[in-house]
Amino acid sequence: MVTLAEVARHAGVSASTVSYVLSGKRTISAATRERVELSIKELGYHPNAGARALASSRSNIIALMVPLRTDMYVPVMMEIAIAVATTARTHGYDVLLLTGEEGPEAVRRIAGSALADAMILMDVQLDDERLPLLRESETPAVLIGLPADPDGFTCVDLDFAATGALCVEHLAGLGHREIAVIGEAAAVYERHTGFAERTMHGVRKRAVGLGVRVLHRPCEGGFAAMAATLARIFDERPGTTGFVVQNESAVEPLLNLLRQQGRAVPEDISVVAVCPEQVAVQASVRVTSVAIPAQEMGRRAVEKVVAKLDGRSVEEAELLKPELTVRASSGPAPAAG
Amino acid sequence: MVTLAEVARHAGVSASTVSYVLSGKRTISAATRERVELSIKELGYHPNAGARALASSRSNIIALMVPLRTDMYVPVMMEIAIAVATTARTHGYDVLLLTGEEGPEAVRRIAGSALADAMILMDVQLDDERLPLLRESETPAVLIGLPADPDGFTCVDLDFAATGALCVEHLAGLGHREIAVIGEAAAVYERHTGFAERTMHGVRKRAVGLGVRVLHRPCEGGFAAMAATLARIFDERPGTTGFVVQNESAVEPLLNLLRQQGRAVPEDISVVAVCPEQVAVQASVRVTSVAIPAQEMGRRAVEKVVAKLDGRSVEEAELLKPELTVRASSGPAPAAG
DNA sequence: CGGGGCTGTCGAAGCGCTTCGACATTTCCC
DNA sequence: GGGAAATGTCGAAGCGCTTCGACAGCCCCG
Repeated sequence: MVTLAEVARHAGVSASTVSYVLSGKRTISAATRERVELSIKELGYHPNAGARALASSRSNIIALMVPLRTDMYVPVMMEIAIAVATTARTHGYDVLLLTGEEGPEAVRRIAGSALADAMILMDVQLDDERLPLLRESETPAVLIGLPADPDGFTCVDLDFAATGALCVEHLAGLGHREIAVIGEAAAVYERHTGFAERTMHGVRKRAVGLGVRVLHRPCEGGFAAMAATLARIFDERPGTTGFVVQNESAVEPLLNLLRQQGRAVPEDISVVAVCPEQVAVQASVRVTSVAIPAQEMGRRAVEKVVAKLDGRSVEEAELLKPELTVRASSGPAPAAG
Repeated sequence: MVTLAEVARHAGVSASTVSYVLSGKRTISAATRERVELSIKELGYHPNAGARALASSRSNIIALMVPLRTDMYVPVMMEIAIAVATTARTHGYDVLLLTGEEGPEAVRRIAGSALADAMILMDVQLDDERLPLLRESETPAVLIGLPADPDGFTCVDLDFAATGALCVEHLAGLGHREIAVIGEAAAVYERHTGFAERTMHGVRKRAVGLGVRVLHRPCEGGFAAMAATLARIFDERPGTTGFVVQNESAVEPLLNLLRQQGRAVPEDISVVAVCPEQVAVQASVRVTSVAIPAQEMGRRAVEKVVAKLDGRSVEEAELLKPELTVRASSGPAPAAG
């Protein structure tokens, strides 16, 4: 393994000079810099990460805690994770992947061991167990998701309340008066996942304002679960003409079932989904949807965390504005009767 | 930040004693050990990762290189990544997430900086660019996937050749004589991804043995792409009664389209998929499938890498045996005519 | 032309840990 | 009961880097 000392000897300078060339924290003459850089290249030198972390108390690592659960939004999570890793690299950071497995203790372990300079938490619950630990640690952090009490935390998320409202508005504008919301799996609500609840708040509030009736049903993904849920919905509210789907693995089953039941989309039934673009576009009917900007969320989270590490100040919460794209699955409500 | 020295002082022993309590590399009397452990607990001590890495030249980090591409198997990748992270923790390792973004250079960077003790590469191509770099570095590595020349590398993968053969056998056994294989996106074949090609080898070889005709068509995911592909298949081979699908985002569209065309599954057409269990079970018809054991692959990869780091010897390649689960999408071929 | 301020470089200290050899002490066995 | 072999603990060196203060040489200006 090549060390800084060897580079220094090879270039005929002192170790500290090499270090300053690398970090740029002091001015170095062009001639010296070039000589050192050449030596670095020739010897194939890479700074030892451990030594660097020890000396500078900076590991250049950002920890990313992903949820262990797979009952939800897996592709979205993956997309965020990839965006985080990629963006982090452009700022000179690597990403440590932590799963929920370890529990909230992971926060303490990472902060205590100085393994990472900062953390990004995904899938933040409204009353997330990790947050108290995060509060007492000094490690900078950014949450993807919005907890019940975001005070003092920096958060990035899609504005799900606005998203819910937007979906209702769209359907109401088309004349729909009875709307069903097909939500995430029941477990997601039970553990008070912020985005699911906030979406419903947005839906309900706007529905009241617009005089629309709303029925909300959680739904596991998949065809069978969707079939059962759908039957119950039409049983309870036969006049339902609009659907909002917030569960990407329910989108295609829903379209499929409606077709099988002889209900035409969008002539008889309109469907709006909250899901990644890809899902909306690849479905059997191109679905009107509010996109989940996974990449954007990952990118913004990293940028905020890097800003904090650079000592720049950072706004507390950033809620990305939802955008609804009209496609082929929504249209005017059928004439009553 | 609590240091080892403070723990030592608190417990009334020397620093080295605390270190030995932590590592267990020398015998420590029960009394002393308890005293030290108590101090550790009381002070909330966590060893500094950088210092430890520097002194021991072990970072206790495993680097995981995931593909950047999203044209393929994303949920499978996620599942593997999570399994890797979770399994790694049980062995005392953390996982560093690297994306393909950085290119093969990442291998050199990680090896050179001693950031990680070992690497796991996912999505290995037949002639993967990273492999030459890996060969010349001393960093232990495990590949998930099988390159063209696996000599000297430790690999874990599903036995895709056997998988292809198994699918053909199943269909042939049911009397199907004309089979179409719906593959991954064309780009996947163009870059010579091992698993895709090996599946086709297995399919073709067994098909010859069993006197079955095979037509292979790559297919992007999604409904529209599948519709086009399907039309071309029936155009070219109207007698096709069996389908093998190796693209999880084509499974549901295929079932859907067949239904729309009035072809009953499994009465007229049998479908066998190579996909995660969840996809097979959640589809509109429960699909006969060979599962992709993502978790198992991630777990085995970590176990191999840890074995190497422990100096234990490790077999070069482990190919997991495919298992075909019969569900509702495959049945006897319709009588000829 | 001499003092003050830059610039560019160096040496040394130290980050927190592991690990090696040394040294007491205890235990064992003949 | 005495020497050899364990057993348990300590001190010190050093891992490879960053960073601080020092300092030599330079230029500039009065």
